[in-house]
Amino acid sequence: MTVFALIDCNNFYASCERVFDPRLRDRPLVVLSNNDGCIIARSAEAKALGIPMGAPLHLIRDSLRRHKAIVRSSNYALYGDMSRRVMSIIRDTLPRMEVYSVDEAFADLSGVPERQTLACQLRAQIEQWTGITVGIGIGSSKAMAKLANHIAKKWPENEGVFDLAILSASERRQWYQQIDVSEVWGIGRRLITRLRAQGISTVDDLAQAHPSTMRREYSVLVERLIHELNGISCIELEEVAPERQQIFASRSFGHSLSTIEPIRQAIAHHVRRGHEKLLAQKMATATLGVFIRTNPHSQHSYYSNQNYLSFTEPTQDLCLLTRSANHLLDTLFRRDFRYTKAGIMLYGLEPAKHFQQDLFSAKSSSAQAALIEQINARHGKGALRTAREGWQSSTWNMAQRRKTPAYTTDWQNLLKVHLITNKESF
DNA sequence: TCTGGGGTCCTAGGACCC
DNA sequence: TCTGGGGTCCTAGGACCC
Repeated sequence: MTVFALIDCNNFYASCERVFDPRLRDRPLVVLSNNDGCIIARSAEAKALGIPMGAPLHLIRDSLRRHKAIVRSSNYALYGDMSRRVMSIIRDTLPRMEVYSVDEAFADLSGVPERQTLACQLRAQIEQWTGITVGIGIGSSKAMAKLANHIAKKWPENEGVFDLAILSASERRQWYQQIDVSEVWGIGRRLITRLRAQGISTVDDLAQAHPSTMRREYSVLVERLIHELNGISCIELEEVAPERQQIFASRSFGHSLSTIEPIRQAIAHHVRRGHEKLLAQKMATATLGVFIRTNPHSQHSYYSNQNYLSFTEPTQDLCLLTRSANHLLDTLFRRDFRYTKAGIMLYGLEPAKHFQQDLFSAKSSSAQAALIEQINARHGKGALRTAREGWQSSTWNMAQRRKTPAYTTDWQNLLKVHLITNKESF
């Protein structure tokens, strides 16, 4: 029988902030999205105050102040590095694993003896070595492991580890009856509404529904979930991450822009970020897309548009991409709007080796790409960039007023420990 | 004043072919 | 008077995830 574990970091971003600043312990703490826009992570104390996920900062600022909550900008360099540490500890214990997201991993526990004990040890080790607390759920399918993880966290007596696969079908149903169907992996806002209308409100209601009927009424996804909840695994472990099919790079601006020049810079910047990801994955792109939009929440009239361009053959040429993006932007830009966001997309990705040309040929886009990659690897991201992008950090840059240092990935930001001598008073 | 960013998969419908 | 059926491929949009 297949057995899966889901290992999931608790309040991941908030926990990362805490590791390096013990003063934040036991206090309500929230982490903001890019541009300091809305809440994307909360400590347990912040959750207890009823601060909702995704809440816009400007709507709950008063409430945060009243409760003396700590507010932090997001620091992805820090979270990414902490994530790699956690994942490597998991991999040492459970080599058949899949990094599912920055704070979650699935692992194959099939045939592992004493899996409950092993899970408890792993959990303790992660906490001791990184300061991050995880929950571990075990089940006969990925969806079941997800639910077990929910139980592990929600019912404290389980001490962060729960095994649904070990239970009899009737014991499992007792748990399922207590849990809202919205906790099922893959059941989102829209489906909830429809399921509720049909009288399906608990996990058990869904698990007991007729699979092929539900497939007809909803989709193959719902059918698959029903099987998964009943212990029939339909979603495999992906130990090797599949090749990306598309690459995005976009940002909201620090404030709205009405002229095209700063937007050109932003687009050039996003093209370079997309290009970096493209090179890192050793891919070339067949299609470039550009989009711009105004603020959808504003009273002002809304404008959003996008345009695409396909190349005769897949390319890695940063200059070609930048030029093309510039032309696309010209087709999109309209005067008299206040733009708040722009971005680029790369589609039709293909492995670069399939059409790699002579590395030293003047016409070769891969030679240029390799050079850019080398220089930026040595001198830091963006050391070599297109002039279009500009050198000054400019008006389109995002706001990040409350960012912690990159403690673990930048020598300049290493944590300083101050020794207090007898002469100094407390 | 102020609302993130980056992905995947599925489905429906149109274009096109024989 | 009367105008098929079945298949593939592509794309846009919806829904979901973290």
